[in-house]
Amino acid sequence: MVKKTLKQRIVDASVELFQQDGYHNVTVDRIVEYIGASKGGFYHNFKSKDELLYEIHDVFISYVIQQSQDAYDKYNTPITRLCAMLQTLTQVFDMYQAHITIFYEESRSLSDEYSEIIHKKRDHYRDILQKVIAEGQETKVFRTELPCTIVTMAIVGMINWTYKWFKQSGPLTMEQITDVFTDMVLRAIVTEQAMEEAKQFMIKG
Amino acid sequence: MVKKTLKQRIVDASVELFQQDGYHNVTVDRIVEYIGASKGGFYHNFKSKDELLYEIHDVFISYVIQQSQDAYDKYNTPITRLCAMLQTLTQVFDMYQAHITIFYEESRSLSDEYSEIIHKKRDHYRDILQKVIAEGQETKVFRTELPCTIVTMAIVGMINWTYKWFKQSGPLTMEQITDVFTDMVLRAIVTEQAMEEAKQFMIKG
DNA sequence: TTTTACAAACCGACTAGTCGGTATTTACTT
DNA sequence: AAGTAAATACCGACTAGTCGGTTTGTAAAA
Repeated sequence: MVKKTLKQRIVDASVELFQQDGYHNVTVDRIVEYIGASKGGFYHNFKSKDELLYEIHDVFISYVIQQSQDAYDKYNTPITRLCAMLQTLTQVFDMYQAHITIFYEESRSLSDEYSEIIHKKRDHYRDILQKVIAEGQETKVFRTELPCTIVTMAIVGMINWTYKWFKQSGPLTMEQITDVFTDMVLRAIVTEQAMEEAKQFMIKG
Repeated sequence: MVKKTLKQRIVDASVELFQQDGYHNVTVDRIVEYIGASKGGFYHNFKSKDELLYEIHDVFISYVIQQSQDAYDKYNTPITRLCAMLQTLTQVFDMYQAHITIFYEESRSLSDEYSEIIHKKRDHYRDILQKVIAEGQETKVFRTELPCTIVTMAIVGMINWTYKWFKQSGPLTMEQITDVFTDMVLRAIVTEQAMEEAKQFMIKG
């Protein structure tokens, strides 16, 4: 049993509260009251409320980037890499739904200094996926009629949007949803000649 | 040249300012100063800042619902209806990007009374699309292996997410993006036997 | 004369951040 | 091991500023 630091307790509580009520509706007073701490303790650990918001953003996006990169490195064909990334991303979105809600709804609340860092990391995440699509197009595994930037954003949108509607208590698990997404994406972008390889990742019908 | 009412000028200015800086970072003082009006004028036209936010939400979502319903009524097959709805929706998202940004990022700021109304309308919008998918599955035009709720949300996510990244000044127009989306969606969900009908809406390659 | 449409000064509740102080842990000396 | 000084972690009352909303005033329209 490791003793949780005050800092970690503040972050955990804030993630929960921010998700529920939004950054601007959660006061520092409420955060510290929620965990039975004080304002002094808060400002001992954070320069400002802004810095706390940044920390939450950074923990999440850094994790996503690392997971994406791992999925990329672990495989060596566009199709397997894409499937692994879809799998990984939806998994992360399942686990970190609260972080994601904050990430996408409160990023505007970040002050400029922090905003720039986060934006760069967000682009980095997208670039990893886009690279996979582009490489697949080069080897004629993915259809070249589709602009790879649009395909990338279509996939990102499809996945990211889950944070708005996915409920862990809902009728389908995230794994089942991932299978559907994977099927749809592969069918949409894989070329005729490569479809055979993709079949194993698709839903049997 | 119609004289714009103060109310309309307030709405227009607020849409612009809210999109840029977010609801909570835009004060009533700033809005009225932006258009050279006064707080008295503001509160003569709106009960509260909340009501203004609601008005912006409602104008937009009501328009989306009407457009979706029109697209549904205008055609009579699942494929043509789906294509028309994709077309319509992306068009709306092109024109109303500022409204959408507010719609999706500030809906939490709505007070409960307004929030409920907006939520119902949002569900209504989704139901129209889901109905098209379900009907297509019943007539074996769309693949029944895919749960229609997930397909619906995948499409909604793909389209909605455009508000985060689409730039009118970017390399592709919204029409071109729509063509790509339509192609991807049709390829993903149309059955073998119905693919022939869908071909005309897809990108030639 | 009454109502409408706005203007401008004003108010009070709320909140991020401060500051002086106290408890607790660490680091060093003997 | 004991003592102690310094650094670290934390507390909570207070403040300065902000912002939604109100009140009072006024000029034109009806």
